[in-house]
Amino acid sequence: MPQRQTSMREAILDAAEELFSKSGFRAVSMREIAQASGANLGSISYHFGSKDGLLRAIYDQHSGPMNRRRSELLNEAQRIRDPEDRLAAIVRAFILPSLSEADGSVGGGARFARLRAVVMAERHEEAQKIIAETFNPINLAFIDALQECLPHLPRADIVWRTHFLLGAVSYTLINPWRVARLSDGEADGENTQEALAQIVHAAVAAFRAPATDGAAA
Amino acid sequence: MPQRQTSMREAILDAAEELFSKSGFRAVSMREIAQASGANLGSISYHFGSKDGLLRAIYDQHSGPMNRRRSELLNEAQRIRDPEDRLAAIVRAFILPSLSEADGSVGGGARFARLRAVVMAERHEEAQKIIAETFNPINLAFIDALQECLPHLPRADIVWRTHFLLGAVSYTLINPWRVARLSDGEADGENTQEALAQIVHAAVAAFRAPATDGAAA
DNA sequence: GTCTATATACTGATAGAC
DNA sequence: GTCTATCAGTATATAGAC
Repeated sequence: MPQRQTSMREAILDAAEELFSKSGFRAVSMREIAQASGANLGSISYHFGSKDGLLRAIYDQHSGPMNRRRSELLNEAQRIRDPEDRLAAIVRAFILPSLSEADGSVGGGARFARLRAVVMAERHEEAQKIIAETFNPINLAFIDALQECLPHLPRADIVWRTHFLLGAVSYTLINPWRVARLSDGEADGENTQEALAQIVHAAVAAFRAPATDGAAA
Repeated sequence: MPQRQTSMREAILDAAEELFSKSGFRAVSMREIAQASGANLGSISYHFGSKDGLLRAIYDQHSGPMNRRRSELLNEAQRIRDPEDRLAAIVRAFILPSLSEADGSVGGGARFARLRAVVMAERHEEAQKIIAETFNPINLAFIDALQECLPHLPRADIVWRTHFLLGAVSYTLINPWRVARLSDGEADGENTQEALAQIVHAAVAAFRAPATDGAAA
């Protein structure tokens, strides 16, 4: 449930996140953000200094809670004894906060995840730095947890499959309509529950595959 | 081996593709393209009419040969009798032209695939239309071929897993350095052979998984 | 903190000489 | 087909009134 905006600053943050997640960073002008939030153009500079500063503020607002959430879910998952069940729980914990529509923050985790995916693809330097700093540590924690479930696998294979998992999530957030288009509407890319079930199932199967033999390709 | 440019028009196409694939569509100005290609700013408008026209010309140049290549590889793969081997060959045929560094055209298929991935993420309307028109038919042919290997799977599951496969390829093309970063250099995202082996292996395992049960998520 | 007005730079596109 | 010059539009950022 989105909470009421108490200040102009929050209204700007909310509008900017909405617009950036839809169209990317470069394509959205500060004028559009001003109009959507009801703020004045000058106010944005006053509160955030620059457009980059606004982007940084959006990350600051979300990355703490989101990574805390992922840590909690990872800890819960790691308590599961059975390695098969644990693997699925870890995968689920890894991506749930990115797909969940409501995670306590305004607009839900999916919007921020979509923003990250879109902005990452733009190769905006500032954004790449922020993302790497913020998400690498927690990603490495997940890789360690996966390695514990799959001790026979080379770490490189686990990294590759984790990378593919991130790619699948990112692609689904950026192009949800593609699933519907390729399936004639039978599958629905906008349906978070369906996406989560499909992606966890596919990823677990991929992780369970034996080590990749380079010559086999 | 890149072939020599015989005309200014080709030089512009080549420079534009290089820049778009690196930084996306919106971030690259026509002036940058002019400078990189040695052409005059006015010449770009003369040859391609507009910036959108230039993007369209890049697609026109590549999509024909690339889809022909994918059709050939798909046909070859479909001749394999054993369903297990055939599945791997189809997956390989699906993504090889996008990852291959040299496919006969200037700069290789990987550069054009990276361009598609980056531009797609920008949600440029013109580009989305072109991509859907050009790649949906061949993608549906691959899905049909996969369904033949996996007759027990609901088509929706095959579409979802194909979607994830496209996401993994796209993500790897956009962020190859992420693999090296997460693995401390042990895995190399820029190594096409390694990426191909890893992604085919993981995708085949995902396709072979039983049907996804919605309740299991 | 919020507003107007504006400085400065860059964008895609075009007209017209050569 | 290539050039220069330029138009009209938009961008971010800022200075200063209130």
